[in-house]
Amino acid sequence: MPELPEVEITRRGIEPHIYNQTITQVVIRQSQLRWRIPKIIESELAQQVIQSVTRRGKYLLLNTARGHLILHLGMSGSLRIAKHESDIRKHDHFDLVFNDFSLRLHDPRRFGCVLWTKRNPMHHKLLASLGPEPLSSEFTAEYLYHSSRNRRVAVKEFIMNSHIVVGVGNIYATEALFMAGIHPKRTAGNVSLQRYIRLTKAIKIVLNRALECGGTTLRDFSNEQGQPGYFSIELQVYGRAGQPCAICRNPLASIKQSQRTTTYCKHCQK
DNA sequence: ACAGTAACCTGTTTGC
DNA sequence: TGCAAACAGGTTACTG
Repeated sequence: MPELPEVEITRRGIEPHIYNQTITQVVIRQSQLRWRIPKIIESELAQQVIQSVTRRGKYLLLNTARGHLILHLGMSGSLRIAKHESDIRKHDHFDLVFNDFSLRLHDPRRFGCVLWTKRNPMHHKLLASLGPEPLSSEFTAEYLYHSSRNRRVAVKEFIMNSHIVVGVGNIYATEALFMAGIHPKRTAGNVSLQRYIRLTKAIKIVLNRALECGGTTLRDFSNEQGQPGYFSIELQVYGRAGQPCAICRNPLASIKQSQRTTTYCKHCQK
């Protein structure tokens, strides 16, 4: 999926188009995503004005006076601003129709979701227990250090856990561990504060740089105009198994951790 | 509370 | 060339 940078790029892209705009219609073409899209939004959202577009982790929130639409892009989702006359492509599952365009959700794998709550969305079951935002001041080495004591999972799985910290997916976890020189299989509970200082810095640097590049596009991701992000050309290890390490030139190794590929340098990451 | 695994989907790439 | 298996940006639900 879209990890945090891609979701934030999407948020920034759609906000100026839909802010203060009135939804004229809701179109559900395929309701069966990760969870069924609630049909009630067809009536609830009609004539509602978008008051703000916010983000929590990888969730996008479209806020109206009547309630909050919670969107997640899953592994393959993207949102775009589509002209009314533009063709509906396969996997265009959902539209919010405005006067001059539609906000259109495209998601081939359907791991994304579109949910609705009338209450404070931060209290929604899926959002209530999320960890801190990685680019916020709450996300510190001390926080990671303390919350990892007695945890036996590998440090890579630990930082990919959204209840620990949101927004860090497979690409950026892989890249940040390389930047920090930390072996991805090291037990989270045995990582020193010094190492977590390096890791928190690396996570912030990698995410901020990806944001500057418009995100990472491997195949599916595109911004609200349908354009890719360019951080992929700066990836140091992700997708580069067998290629020489940028630092020591030894070939990069590849392993599986919780069914996810991890690429790393045996020499530079300890 | 924690750890490990299966599950939800389709499309593309890889291997025989 | 054809077919099957493996793999892909995520995260919840379930089991022990």
